Amino acid sequence: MRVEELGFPQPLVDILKEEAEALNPPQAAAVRAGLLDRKNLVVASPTASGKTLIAELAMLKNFLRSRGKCVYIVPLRALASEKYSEFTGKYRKLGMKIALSIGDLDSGDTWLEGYDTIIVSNEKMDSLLRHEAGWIGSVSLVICDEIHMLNDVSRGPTLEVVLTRLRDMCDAQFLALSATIKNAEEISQWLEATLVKSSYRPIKLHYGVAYPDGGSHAIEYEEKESIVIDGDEAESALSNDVIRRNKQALFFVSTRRSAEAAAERIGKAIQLSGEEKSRLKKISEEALHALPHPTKQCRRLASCLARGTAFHHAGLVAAQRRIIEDNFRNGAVKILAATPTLAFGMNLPAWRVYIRDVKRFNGYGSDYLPVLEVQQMAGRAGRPKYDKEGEAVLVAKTEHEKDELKERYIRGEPEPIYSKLSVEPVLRTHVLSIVAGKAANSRNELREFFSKTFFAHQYGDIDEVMKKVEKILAELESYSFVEIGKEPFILNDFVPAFALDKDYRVKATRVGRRVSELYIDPQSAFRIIGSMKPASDFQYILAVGKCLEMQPALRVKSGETESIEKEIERFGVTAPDVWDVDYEEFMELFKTALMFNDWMNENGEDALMNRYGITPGELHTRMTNAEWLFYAAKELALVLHKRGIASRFNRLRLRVRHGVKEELLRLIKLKGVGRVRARLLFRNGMKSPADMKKNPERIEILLGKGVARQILEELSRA
DNA sequence: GTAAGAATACTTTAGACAGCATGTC
DNA sequence: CTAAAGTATTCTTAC
Repeated sequence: MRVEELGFPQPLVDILKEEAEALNPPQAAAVRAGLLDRKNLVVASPTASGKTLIAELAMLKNFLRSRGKCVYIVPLRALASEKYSEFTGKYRKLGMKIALSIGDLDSGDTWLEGYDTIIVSNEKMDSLLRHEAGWIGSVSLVICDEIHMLNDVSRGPTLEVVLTRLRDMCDAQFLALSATIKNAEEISQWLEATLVKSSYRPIKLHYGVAYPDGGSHAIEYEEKESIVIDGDEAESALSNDVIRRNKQALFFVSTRRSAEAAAERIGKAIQLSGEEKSRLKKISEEALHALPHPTKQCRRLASCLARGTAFHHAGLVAAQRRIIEDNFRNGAVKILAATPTLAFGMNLPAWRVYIRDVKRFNGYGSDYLPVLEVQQMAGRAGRPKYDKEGEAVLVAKTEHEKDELKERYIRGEPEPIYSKLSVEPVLRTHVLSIVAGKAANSRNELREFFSKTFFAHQYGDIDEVMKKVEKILAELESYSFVEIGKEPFILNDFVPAFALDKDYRVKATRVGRRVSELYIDPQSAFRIIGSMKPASDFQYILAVGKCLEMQPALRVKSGETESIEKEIERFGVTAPDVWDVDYEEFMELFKTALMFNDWMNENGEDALMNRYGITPGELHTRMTNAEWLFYAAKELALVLHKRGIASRFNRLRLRVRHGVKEELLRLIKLKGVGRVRARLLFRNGMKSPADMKKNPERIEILLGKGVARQILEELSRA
């Protein structure tokens, strides 16, 4: 099917033709199934098979047809940003207004009303629903990317609730995109959609298994001739094979430590030309200075980069990741050892993908990874603009393992998707949000709501869920987040067959509604409210650190026990009885609080890394989380008319955000002043903006001309 | 006596979503 | 509780 046949206006046809003249098979199948005629569709096809274009076609048609509104739901912020810049680049010139609404960007109020396409993360869409954004009812197209996320224990239920609510609220076309899964039919039935299934990939993917073969190694492919690679050590043989072909490879392993170690070993085993090495030297320098003070991790990364390898995992900060990603894309980095981050997030393809670890620790032993996950990794093979084919090679340690891997992952089918809605901690949040957002006003309406979920569709009955819902309602009532009517009443004339004999009104309290909007777990909110009495900063930090959103706490390593115990004594704190934690868990919570405390007393990344064994990347996520919870704590205090406590939470929030002592808070407010400059100013006698105004020359000496001018300008405006 | 290398013991374990943009001692 | 890789420490061996 050619692009011209779609019936789009010429300017749009021209834009589309820049990518392809004709639609590929799954794309054409989607169009034939009614993609452009407002039909609900579930498209299940492999990674990199052109699903995004299917979404774009629906989006464009929806826009052209009386300027309909579209929400595009994706599971990762990185993906959302990627789509946003891609779509604005292509379609803004058509007059389509595209918005990006994800956690750290906006408050999601009414300003989205004027936009045609709104790109959101799963959770942000949930949040928008909780805030009852007025424009939601007018959405005429809902696109849900990676709908197999329904299977995820922690984030699947959110997606399920979001889709259920959207289906209730708007008269929209639903388009769901999925990886190839076993029971895609079930999802399409739930959404009353047509299923379009395909195994098409524009770039051929060759599956293979590498295994030791005498003194050398062999790769046995499914559909082509095996090859033999010299070298008796697997890692270096496999890497050198890629280097010799002048290609790049991804090397998937299961832990951060393994990724770093593998990158280091491979770096020592590969040979590069002098030209390439001098190019890498610059990159290595850049990585070393990604942070104000190079940490151990920075040095390790830099030394890998100098040899043409790198590691990639969530313990890196954004700046380091960017350097690695950019230089892998441009070919400078040859082998990239990664944890599963790269399987889901960024699109960073390579000619060959090695998958070394197919098992993951689960608390007491290790399990095989789901087929779907291994296929996501494999799907990274093949670079669209450079390669005609890609290779995904599972690495076996023995010949026996080779057969096992083949059986399980190459010939095996991906697992079916199951609703995880009945998992309790997540259900708690959603019950509150459904009640607070008035998606249900009574017990019967709650039941009615849950009977429309994927869970209900899949299991047929929802008694199991409703039992938990009842328990949760009682819990929420005990927190005073909801009120349950004492008298039965009749809400409306229509009483569904499954209704209880007597119905009872369920309503969120003012605090309950705020908890739902703040997007924190009700138990966390209750805990925070309980902590709102005179206490030390450290005790507040400890209380926030106990919240679900902050878990897991830092681990107390074997050699640390004693020093932590000493600190506990020094601080003279104990766990409140209501926490119900054993001493070991308390030590972990305490250690975490201690780390926050150090950060808020101006210890740098490198110091924290040494003292607590935490990587800069992880530190950053933890600090962002803490800031969010302190904000929520402040807001809850305000709702409860506790102004003094609110202001203390607010100061803690600012301190955790900037990593400063209280005395710097007035300085940190200025644009261009961070923890370092604020401390420098303070040390030199400038303790407030007023002090600074009096002494402009001094600021210039301390911070340099450019920065000083900018700051002084801001001061004079104030 | 010592240094390289092997055997053994001990340690550790993936990822990433959400709020709001503010106010004084 | 059903594991495995990486790292630190101790032991062995060859000179």
